[in-house]
Amino acid sequence: MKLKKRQHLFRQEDKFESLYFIRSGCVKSYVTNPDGDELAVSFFLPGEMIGLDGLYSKHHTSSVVALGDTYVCEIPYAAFERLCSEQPLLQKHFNELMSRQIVQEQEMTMLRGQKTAANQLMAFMMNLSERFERLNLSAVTFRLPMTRKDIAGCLGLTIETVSRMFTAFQDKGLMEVSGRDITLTNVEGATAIRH
Amino acid sequence: MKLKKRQHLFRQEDKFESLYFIRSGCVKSYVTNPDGDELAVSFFLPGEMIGLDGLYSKHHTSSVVALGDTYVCEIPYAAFERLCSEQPLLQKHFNELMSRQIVQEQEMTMLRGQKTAANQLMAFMMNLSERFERLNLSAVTFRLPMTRKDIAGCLGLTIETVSRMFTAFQDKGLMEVSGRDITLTNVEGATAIRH
DNA sequence: CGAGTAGTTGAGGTTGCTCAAGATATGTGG
DNA sequence: CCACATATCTTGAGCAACCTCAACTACTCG
Repeated sequence: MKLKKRQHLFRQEDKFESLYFIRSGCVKSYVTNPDGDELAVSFFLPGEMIGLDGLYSKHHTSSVVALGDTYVCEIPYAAFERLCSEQPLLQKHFNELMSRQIVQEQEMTMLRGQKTAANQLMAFMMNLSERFERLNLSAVTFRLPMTRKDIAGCLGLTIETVSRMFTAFQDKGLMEVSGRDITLTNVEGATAIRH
Repeated sequence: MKLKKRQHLFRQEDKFESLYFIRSGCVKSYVTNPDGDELAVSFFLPGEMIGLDGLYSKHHTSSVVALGDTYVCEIPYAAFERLCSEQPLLQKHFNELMSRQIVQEQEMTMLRGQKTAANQLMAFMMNLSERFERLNLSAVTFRLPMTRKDIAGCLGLTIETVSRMFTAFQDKGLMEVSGRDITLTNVEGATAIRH
């Protein structure tokens, strides 16, 4: 199943029918309040599962949209549930995957709990770096899948502040920043900034 | 199993062995960074499950402490897992409970994503009110189980700001505040503040 | 009743937001 | 492949919200 850039996988309030597993690319999930502004953005990379929020209330509580061309694997939930009941090991893995999701949400909460904008953004970058490493990609050189606006939304900052922090990091020699291309040049220094 | 005020249920890095279900009282979970300051606080009321974060990594990623005298039900995970594999319906409920946990985390993230301190605190209070209502308690008159410090930690604010916002809400006639005793006197007005 | 914890209030400083303008990147139709 | 339109990003100046530090008051619990 292929998603083009800006294409939605599902929207808030859609009926829950399937889970999705990202194979390549990147998506963001976001929640809008009645006024229509985006709150609470988060990102999903390959190997991560989406749609777990719908299990409880039978409809999705967030919208998910592709940030670039993305391949996802659809897993119809009814069938999956049946399969799980026959395969205890599969069920066990699924439980762990849900738990991982909870831990990951907690980690994002920790990012946002940092004191200054610099701390938040640095923690965000380190988190991304670790997730790229887990995918056997470079942890020091990568291209951001998301816009400054998305990052700002995720951290509760403004685009301008995010932009300024990136320039500040570059001036301090912590990373090379050219648009969305990032190279971490001083990981120790960066880790020190993180908190 | 009874917990006294300030008693820990488990601490970050403890080995994961059981899930816990709150029967009465209230606990908070918190994560500390290497420097020892609390980041990312959240609260659990009766009917809510704790410890789901440990499933994935086999050890807890947060600490949990009682805010007042609290009764919890311990559920040894190994036995529970066996029981689930025999009882598909129990398994189904468990999946939904985990999903609910994910949704609840998302809701907390939305609180923190609000623009101003007043918005955040009001959203926090409305969230609490809804959770009390679900427990068949009054949604308009209740006693806060947590200190101002805990609230501040949860929202990423300072104690002083939380205190000032409470006085502001009282001055605007939105609620009566006397220490931890709260009465919502103008729910419409409050909802308008929320975003 | 007294010690410690929790909460309130005030004054002043800093961070990050708002508004605005310009620069760069991305995408589209000819 | 280029030219134009649009989206994204950067930088600056001024301002508001929130934090810090400090003093004081009100609970709570032994």
